[in-house]
Amino acid sequence: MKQGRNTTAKTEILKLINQSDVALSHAEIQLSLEGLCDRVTIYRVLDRLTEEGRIHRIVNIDGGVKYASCTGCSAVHQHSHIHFSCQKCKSVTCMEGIEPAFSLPAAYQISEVNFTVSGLCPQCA
Amino acid sequence: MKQGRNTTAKTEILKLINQSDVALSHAEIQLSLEGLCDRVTIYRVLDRLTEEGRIHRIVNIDGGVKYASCTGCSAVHQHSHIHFSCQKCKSVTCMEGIEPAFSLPAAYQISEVNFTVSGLCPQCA
DNA sequence: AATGTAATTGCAACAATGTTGCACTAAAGA
DNA sequence: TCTTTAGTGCAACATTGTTGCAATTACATT
Repeated sequence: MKQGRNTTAKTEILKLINQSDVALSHAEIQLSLEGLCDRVTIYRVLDRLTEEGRIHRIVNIDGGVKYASCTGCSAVHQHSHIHFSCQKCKSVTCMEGIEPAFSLPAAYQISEVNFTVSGLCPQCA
Repeated sequence: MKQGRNTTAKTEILKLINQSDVALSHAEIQLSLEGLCDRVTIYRVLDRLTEEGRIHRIVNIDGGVKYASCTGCSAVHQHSHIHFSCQKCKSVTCMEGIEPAFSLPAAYQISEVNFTVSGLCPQCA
């Protein structure tokens, strides 16, 4: 969990993600940055931020990838909360605190989970 | 839930998926078919089979898409069961019968869920 | 403040995955 | 058998993500 260098791209991308209340896709970030840096750099910064535990990667129900800030995982870095994906406005929201209960046969070794629920968000319902 | 025409491609692809005990990707299916039909046709057949409720689409934790047969959803077509994704052998397995318990605020309208757990499967652990 | 070095970036090129339009083919009901 | 139209192949394109390499830049150290 080491901290890399603080570059303009990294700072701006992190700011965007932290200020957003929904998860952002690479494409959305690229639009917001208005050519501040290369497409490839955004991919690399997102990877780095994820590795550093500053943001987390969400695979949406449609296969699209989004990124959201890591609120409240300063201590334990866990993202077993539910992500809600709105079919209408396409927003993806972290449902902090809502963690589904489940159990698998002991033979399975769990290291990561991804729970996505899709439907209509309060705004669109 | 109408039934489209029964073509060679459709029959073969459905057979492949039904005979497999793990979920298959487009690429894997294409390999197995050995040029029986076009790449594009496979995409279209998979879409159709999914619409007809014969197979279900799984978005893996890494964003990859796989398809698995619909065992036991003849009556109610539901796929809220957990999918286990092995990080070593890359297999994706439907954990039929294991459904996580969760609850969201009433304002959210749920229409679909995708629960993926990744780690090591019994064979790789 | 100047400097060294390793992390970071831009560019170009590539790979994988998925979509669309259109002419042609073939499944299945009449 | 004929007719209709769902399904297919091909070509072309779009999106998303990756890699190699030379140029740049953050930042620890002088």
